[in-house]
Amino acid sequence: MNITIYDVAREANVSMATVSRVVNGNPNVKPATRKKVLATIERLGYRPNAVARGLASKKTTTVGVIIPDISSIFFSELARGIDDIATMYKYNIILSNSDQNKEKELRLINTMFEKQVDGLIYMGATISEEHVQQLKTSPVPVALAATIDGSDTIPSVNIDYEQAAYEATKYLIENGTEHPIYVTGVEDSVVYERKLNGYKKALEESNVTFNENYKIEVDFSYEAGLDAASKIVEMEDYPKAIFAATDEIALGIIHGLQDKGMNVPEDVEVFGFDNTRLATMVRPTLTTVVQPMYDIGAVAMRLLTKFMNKETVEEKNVVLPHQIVKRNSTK
Amino acid sequence: MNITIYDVAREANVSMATVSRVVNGNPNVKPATRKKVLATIERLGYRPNAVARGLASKKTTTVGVIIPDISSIFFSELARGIDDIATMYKYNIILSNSDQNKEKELRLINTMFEKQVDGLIYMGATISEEHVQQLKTSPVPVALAATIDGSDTIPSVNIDYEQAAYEATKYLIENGTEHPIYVTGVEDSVVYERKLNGYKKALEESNVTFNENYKIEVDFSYEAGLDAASKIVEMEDYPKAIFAATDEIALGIIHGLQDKGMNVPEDVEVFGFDNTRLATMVRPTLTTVVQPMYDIGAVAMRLLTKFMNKETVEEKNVVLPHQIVKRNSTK
DNA sequence: GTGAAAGCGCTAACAC
DNA sequence: GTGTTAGCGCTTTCAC
Repeated sequence: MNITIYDVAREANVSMATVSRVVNGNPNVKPATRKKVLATIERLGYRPNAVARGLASKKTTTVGVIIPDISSIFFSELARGIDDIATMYKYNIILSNSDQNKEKELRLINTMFEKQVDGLIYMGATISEEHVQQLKTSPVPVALAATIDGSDTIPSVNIDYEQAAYEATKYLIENGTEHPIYVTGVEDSVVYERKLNGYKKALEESNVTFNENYKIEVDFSYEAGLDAASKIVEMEDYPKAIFAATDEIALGIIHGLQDKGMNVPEDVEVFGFDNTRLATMVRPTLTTVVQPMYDIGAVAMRLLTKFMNKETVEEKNVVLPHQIVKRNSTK
Repeated sequence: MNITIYDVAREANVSMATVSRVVNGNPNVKPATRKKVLATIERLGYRPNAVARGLASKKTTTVGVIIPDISSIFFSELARGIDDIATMYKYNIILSNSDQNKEKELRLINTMFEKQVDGLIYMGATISEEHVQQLKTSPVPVALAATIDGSDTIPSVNIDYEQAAYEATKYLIENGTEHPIYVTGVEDSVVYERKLNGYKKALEESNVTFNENYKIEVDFSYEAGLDAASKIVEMEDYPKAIFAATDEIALGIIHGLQDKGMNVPEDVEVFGFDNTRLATMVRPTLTTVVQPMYDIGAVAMRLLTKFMNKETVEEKNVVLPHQIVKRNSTK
C-alpha cells in the first residue's frame, strides 16, 4: 500500500483538507501547520497521486499530441517545441504516432479524450469531414500545428505556404530558369495545395504556361529525391532548376544529380523547403524556405494553454513568418 | 456533465457492473444484454473515463518515456520503436525531454510516478547514484534503452559498444592506418567509456601506444565534426583515418575535410557510429557501425511489458547484435 | 485557519 | 449472468 493523503493527515494531526491545501500551495494555512505538514510529507515520503487528483479536479495537466511520425526530422522538431512550452506550463504530453492513417488518427483522438487530456495538439495531412467533426465536438481545446483544415474552423499555427512556395519559385525564375521543376510527395492536404498554388502563381506571373510534366510527384523521402533526379536528367532539354517540397527530397535530388556527374548549382539549381537541420548538412548547402518548426510547435502549445485557461485570444489561426535563406545550391 | 457509466446503466436497465463488464469485454454477459448495453452506449455516446478507471484499477495503460532530446535523429528513432510496441500492447506513452540535465531527469522520474505510469523507459547518459536509487525503488518496472548504469542492476537494452568500437577501429587499422583518430563528444557515461575502451583495445592489439592527441573531444554535433576536421588537417603528419563516435560527427568531419579540399576516402577515411539515416544521406556514403535504434526502443518496450505482466524474463540486460556496414567513406 | 463529508467515474469483490 | 456495495486518493464545497 502506498502513502496517501490520509496517512499524512493522521500523522500530522490535521485533516485531509489541510494536507491538500499545503500540497497545492493554498495560502489559507497557518505557517506553523504548513511546516508541520511539510515535515511529515517528507518523513513519510508522500507522493501525490495525479490520477486521483485528476478524477477529483477534472484536470490532468496532460495534453495529447498526435503526430504523423516522431522519427521524422521535421516532426520531431515540432514535438520538441511543443514539449518545451508544455513543460513551462507544467503540462506533460501523451505522444502518439498516427502514420497519417485515418483510422488510427480517429482512434487516437478518441483515446486522448478517454485519457482526459486537458487539450490536444494535432498534426496530420488530410483533415476529413470526420476529423473536423470529431475535433470540433472535442470536450477540450484543440490546436493544429503545421496542419490546415479546409474550413479554417479549428485553431492552428502555420506559415503562409502559398506565399513561401511562390517566393521560392520566383527566385528560381529570376535566376534564369523560365519554368523550374517542382518535385513533391503526394498527399491530400491543404498544405500540398497551397504550395502547389504558390508555385503555379509564380509561373503565371511571368506568363509561363504550367507544364504538367514539370511537376514530379514522388514520396516525401530522400530516396524519392534520388529517383526524381534520375528521371529528370533523362528528360530532354529539362529545366535547370528544381524546387523540392521538402529539404529531404531536395537532398536526394542533389545527391542524385551528383551521382549522375552533374554539379549543383552550376548545372542545376536546387531549392528546398523547411530548413531542417539537413539543409546545412549537405554539400553544397541547401537554399531553402525557412519554416520554423520548433516555433510552430511552441506557439501551438502556447495557444492551447490560453484556451485551457479560458483566456480570450484574438487570432485563432496564427500565421508565423517564413523566410528564404540563400545558401550554395542555387546561384 | 459528461455521460457516465451510471447513465448507461440506468438507460439500459442494467447495473453499472454489467456495463463495466461489457465495456471491458468480460465474457460473463448474456449476448442479449450485451447487445442492449452496446446499443445504449452508442446512443448516448458514452466514452469511458480512463482516469476513473485508472484510480479504481490501479492501472493507467500508460508508460513514461524519459528521453534526452526527441529532436535528435538518434533518439527519435528509438522513441518510434518504443511507441510502436507500446501501441501494440495498448499502452500510451508520456514523453518528456530531459536534456541530460540531472535535476530535470530526477524531477521527471518523480513526475512519471505521480502520474501513475505502469512502467518507465529511461534514456540518458550519466546514471548517478541518485538515479539508480530512484530507479531501483521505483513502484513500477523500469527499462533502460541505449543506456547503461554501472551496476548493471536495472534492466536494459543495448548493443556491445566496446566490441563495436573495437571492430570499427580494427577495420581502419587493417586498412593501413596504424593509429586512427577518434573523435567523440564528451559525457560521463558508461557508453562513452566502453566505446573508448574498444578503440584502445584495437590499438593495443596491434601494439600501438595510445596517443592522447589522437583522441579529439568535442560535442556530439555536426558542427563539432566540422571543427574537428579543421583541427585535424592542421596537425602535422596526422593519421589518415578517423573514427567518429556518432554519424552526425562523422558527417561534419566528412564535410569539414571536403571543405578543406580533401577527398574522402582517398585522402582520409571516415568511419561513423549508429547508422542513422544520415549515413546514406551524404557523399560519399558513410561506413558505420549499425546500432539498431528502432529495435532497441522496441525491445526495451517489449521487455517492459513482460515485467508489467509479471512474466519471468531470463535475461534482464539484453544485448542486441550490431554490425559493420561498409559504404564509401572508407577504402 | 481548519475540518467534515460528499463526490469524481470506475473496478472488483461478493452475493444471489 | 447480474446486481450491490465498497472503495481507489484526491478536491471542493460548506460549516465553524
